[in-house]
Order: sequence, then structure tokens, then C-alpha cells
Amino acid sequence: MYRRLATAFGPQHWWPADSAFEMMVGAILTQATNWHNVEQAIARLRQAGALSPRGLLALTSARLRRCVRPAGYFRQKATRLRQYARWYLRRFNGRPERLFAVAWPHLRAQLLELHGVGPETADSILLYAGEQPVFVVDAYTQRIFRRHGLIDATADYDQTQRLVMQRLRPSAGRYKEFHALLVAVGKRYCRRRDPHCESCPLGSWPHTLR
DNA sequence: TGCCAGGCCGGGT
DNA sequence: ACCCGGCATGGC
Repeated sequence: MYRRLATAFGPQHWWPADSAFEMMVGAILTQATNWHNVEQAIARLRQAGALSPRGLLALTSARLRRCVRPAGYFRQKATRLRQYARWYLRRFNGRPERLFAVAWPHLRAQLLELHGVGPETADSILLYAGEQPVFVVDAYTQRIFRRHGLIDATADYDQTQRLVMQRLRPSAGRYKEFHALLVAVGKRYCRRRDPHCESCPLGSWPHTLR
């Protein structure tokens, strides 16, 4: 599946961000939200000088909310970003090399303790900002794997993640690309309703790729 | 127009 | 341990 997607779509160049902190901000902002909306919010944050922990914390909450608004859930996300920035600054001085000096299984547990950071957000940060060999599962991954019979209907995040990490040799580069490719193919061919699979590189419904 | 987007949390069974 | 409603904007 990975090879087929890579051939069909080519390199995805993920995660689009100029710094580790910007990537982490994007990971929180993109929760259940179109990336286009996130880009608008990030542009506002950049304009406000808030793409660093200190810069973000310097904003009033009203101003922070105005920056976040295009990304939706803006009250929640503004609060979560502020908490995240405070944690990142206090514990790691806002330095990615300090953050990722922590062994990733332990760091993952710490990230999950933060309000507003669940498994996908934590794993995205570990993989794309930290280059740790952790596969990121998202709604597209689950939907595509189910439609191809790779997992059963009840498989949860951890089971799906285990499947990939047991079958694909640990490699941050490959995990990054595979996740990005699944999103790319999912957006085009595997939406919740209206899956138009005719020309999908993974084959047509009902899927037989195995 | 309605549906959907790169989730997560809290309260209820 | 699940299940569900709430959270919100912008594009097609």
C-alpha cells in the first residue's frame, strides 16, 4: 500500500512548518479542521509574532483568540495553545532538542497528560517535529484500512498503530510519508460519505488490496 | 444548502 | 470501558 501510494502521489513534503514550535501549533490547530483554515490562523499568529512560545504567551487571550479563530474551536484551541507553550517553555525552555532528548515513549506519556493533546496530536509531534519512528493514525487511516479489510470495524487507535509499526520497519521518514500519503488518498477517494473509488490507486470498492 | 475537515474532552451509561 | 454531544470556522 505504501509503495503504491508513493508511486501514485510522490513525495508529500510533510509537515509544512518553518520551526518545531510552528509544527506543534499546527498539530493542535488542525484537530478536526481543514488545513486551509489552519494556515490562515498560522498566518495571523506569525503576523502577531506568536510562532514562538514566548511570543505566543505575550499575547492577550483576546488577541490570541482572534488569531486562532479561522481554525475553528477557537476558544478551546487558544487555551490549549497557551497551556502547551507554557509547558514547553517551563520544562524545556522552548527548545526542541531538550524536548526530544526525552525517550519518546516517556515523552508521549507526558504529551498525553496535556489538556488538548490526544494520541494523534502527540504522535504527530513525536514524528514530524521529533523525527521519532512513531506512526500517526488518523480518521483517514482507520477508514482506509477498514475498507481494505486490514483491520476490523472496532479496531482502535493503538491497534491500528501497532499493525503498521509491526509491519513497516521503524523509520521516521517512511512513517512520515505513509501518513501523509494516506491523508492525500483519503481526501480524494475515501471521504466519510461518497467514496468515489473508481480511479483510486488502491483499487475500487469493494477493495481487494491485501 | 448542508456536509465536512489531518480530534479531544467531559459527562453519562 | 464505551458512547455521545459540544466545540466553530470556512470551502465546496
